[in-house]
Amino acid sequence: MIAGRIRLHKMTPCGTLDPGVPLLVFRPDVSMKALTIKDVARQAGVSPKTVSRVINGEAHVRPAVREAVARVVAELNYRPNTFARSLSSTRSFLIGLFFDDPACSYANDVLLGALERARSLGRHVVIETVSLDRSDWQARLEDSLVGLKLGGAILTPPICDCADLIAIFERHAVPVVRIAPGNDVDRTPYVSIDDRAAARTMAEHLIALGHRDIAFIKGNPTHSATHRRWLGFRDAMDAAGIEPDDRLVVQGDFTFRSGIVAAEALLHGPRAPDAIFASNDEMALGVLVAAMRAQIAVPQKLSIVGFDDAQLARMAWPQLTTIRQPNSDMAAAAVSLLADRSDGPESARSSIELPYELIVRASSCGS
Amino acid sequence: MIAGRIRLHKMTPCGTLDPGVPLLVFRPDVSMKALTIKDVARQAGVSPKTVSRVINGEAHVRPAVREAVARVVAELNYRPNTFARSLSSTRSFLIGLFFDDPACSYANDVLLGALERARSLGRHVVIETVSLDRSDWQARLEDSLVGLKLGGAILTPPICDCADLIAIFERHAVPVVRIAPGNDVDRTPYVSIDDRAAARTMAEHLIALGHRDIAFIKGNPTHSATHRRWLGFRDAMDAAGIEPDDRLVVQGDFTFRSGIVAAEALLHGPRAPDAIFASNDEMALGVLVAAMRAQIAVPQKLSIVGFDDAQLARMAWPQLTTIRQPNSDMAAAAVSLLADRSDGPESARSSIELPYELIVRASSCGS
DNA sequence: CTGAAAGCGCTTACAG
DNA sequence: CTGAAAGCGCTTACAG
Repeated sequence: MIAGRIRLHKMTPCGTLDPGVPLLVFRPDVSMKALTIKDVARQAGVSPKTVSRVINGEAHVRPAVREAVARVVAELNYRPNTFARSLSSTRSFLIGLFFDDPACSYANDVLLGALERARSLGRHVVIETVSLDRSDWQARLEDSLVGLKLGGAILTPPICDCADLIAIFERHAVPVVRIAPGNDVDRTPYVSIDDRAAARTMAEHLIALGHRDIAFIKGNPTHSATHRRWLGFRDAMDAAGIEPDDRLVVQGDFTFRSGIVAAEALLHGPRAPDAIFASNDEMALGVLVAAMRAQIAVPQKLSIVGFDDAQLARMAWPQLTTIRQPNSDMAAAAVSLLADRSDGPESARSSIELPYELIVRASSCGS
Repeated sequence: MIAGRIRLHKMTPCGTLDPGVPLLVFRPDVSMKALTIKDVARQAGVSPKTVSRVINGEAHVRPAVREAVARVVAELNYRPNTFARSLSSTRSFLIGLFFDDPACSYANDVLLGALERARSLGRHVVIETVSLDRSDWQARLEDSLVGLKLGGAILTPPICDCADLIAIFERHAVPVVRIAPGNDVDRTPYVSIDDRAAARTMAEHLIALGHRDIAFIKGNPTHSATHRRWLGFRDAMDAAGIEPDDRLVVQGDFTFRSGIVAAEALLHGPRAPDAIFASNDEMALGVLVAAMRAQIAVPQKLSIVGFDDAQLARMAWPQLTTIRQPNSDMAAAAVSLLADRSDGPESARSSIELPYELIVRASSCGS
């Protein structure tokens, strides 16, 4: 008897099994048995190897044959067995999505974009966590790389800027695409937005509203975007001829709590701002809460703006003015870059920069 | 030359490749080559089959042999090749996590819990979306089941209550565990909390604070939890002898927007509530925003409570009183149930009910 | 309790 | 441009 195949036994009414007859085990339908490359080959009148070539988009197949095979594949709705492919080749069809913190809402957006694109390209996504603050992170990473034979890896901030981490992927010959990297930009393809220009755009929005006492809350310093956003803010302030004032710049870490703490420092500080630009939405929400506690009318007495256009931004009151960063699209683009690299030989596109957008909502107004 | 192995060519300095020498292709280190079951077998002095038995926890291996093999496995840090296992057996080590909407924050919590537990049990999680409102959902589902050979599936609300969907898994002989199902509870193992008791607890909290004009915002009717929470609310009200008042009950759909709409209907309605119990946190946040717009002091003039203890609940001001539902733990438990089923023969535990918790924060107070 | 043989469904490395 | 053979690393189905 062959494993996983169908066994047909004489069915007997419930409870009256003949002693010698094996129990009827419920198995999937015959119709459910997956087709193999051989079925397609037979049907198309070619060898399995030729079917393989067509499936993998390899060259050296006559157009007529290619078409014929493709037609049979479509008719039969044949789907190659991923496990067999992965076993026999050096690479799997898995794409690793590497996070420092997979629990943040940013990670969720990235994941969804990656999943959808991966599905449409016949890839699968596996989520991996890398905790650079653990002493054994390298060993753990190598373990999972050996087992997974990843066809590609997507590195997200902040771990995308760890040179030692990238080196591990290079050693394992796993193609890498980074999202929003801050250094070694020539080392791997990447997907990004122009954080600096975006932050400048936001600051210009505040300046255009008439604000001059604009405070800035920096993000987590381990994220390179933190620095770029700060530079963009400075660009706009410098261009407007507004003097830098250290009393209006506070260090945050991208968390809600740090937004509250930073805002309280600013609101009770030596110089009261008329606008606060937080480096991300979560901190901006913290600022909003701090302002409410302090009974400061937003936006009438204080404009508050963020960065990201997280879901949160619309669930605040007033809703947050922010920069829309297309996280899902960026992740999808990263998957496409990886797929291109393995699909066509050298069809590799290089890096991609996606557009950002200033979203003006109710949390900012003229002063 | 063997596929995926190392090729060593004479290295030449950059840019001076001898014409006849093949390009040096960068390949993984020898040290990186994954160990196979044969390596372990040789080292332990047994057959590969015996190693396989030990790895899979099968019976019929002498304790001494089992230990010896286990020791070698540990020493060598051997990890079986998932693809090979999946190819040769009927089942893979993949667990499918099925969502109606993988983008919601609930899905994120569930995913994280499942991922972590899966990783510790040597499983992998694949996320799948089922859109019951698409006419081809069944075909799409079958396609992915055929390709994946899932070792198990976790069904989340609301699709966990679709009998046709469960039937498809049964036909494919894929073990299913449901999270918070509302019907056919004997059909599959499941993980749940006692939504009804939890909602009752919350309503009792409001009643204990002295509230009597308590409004209730129902959730999305396609989720069975919606009904259970409503029943729990009624239980508490009935027990307290508070008359039901249709004017204080509004239909929502679990979204932030529906919370705003419902709250506006209540606040401008025929009978003003002194407390609003929203069936989830996202709606409660909508209620909070509506109250701010209407200049109603929360919680002094109006207590607002939710359900879920989503991240949002702590980012509101005032922070939301809510019911903590351990979504990640529930997902982790579901993974364990599936793993148990395939590990030991018949070691299958049955369903699990996890505890909920009333979290009192600043959005509710005595009236 | 243990092992030798065959096979899972593909791809690789050749040969023509 | 196309195909026959061997192999990927496991598990299944036997046999002892």
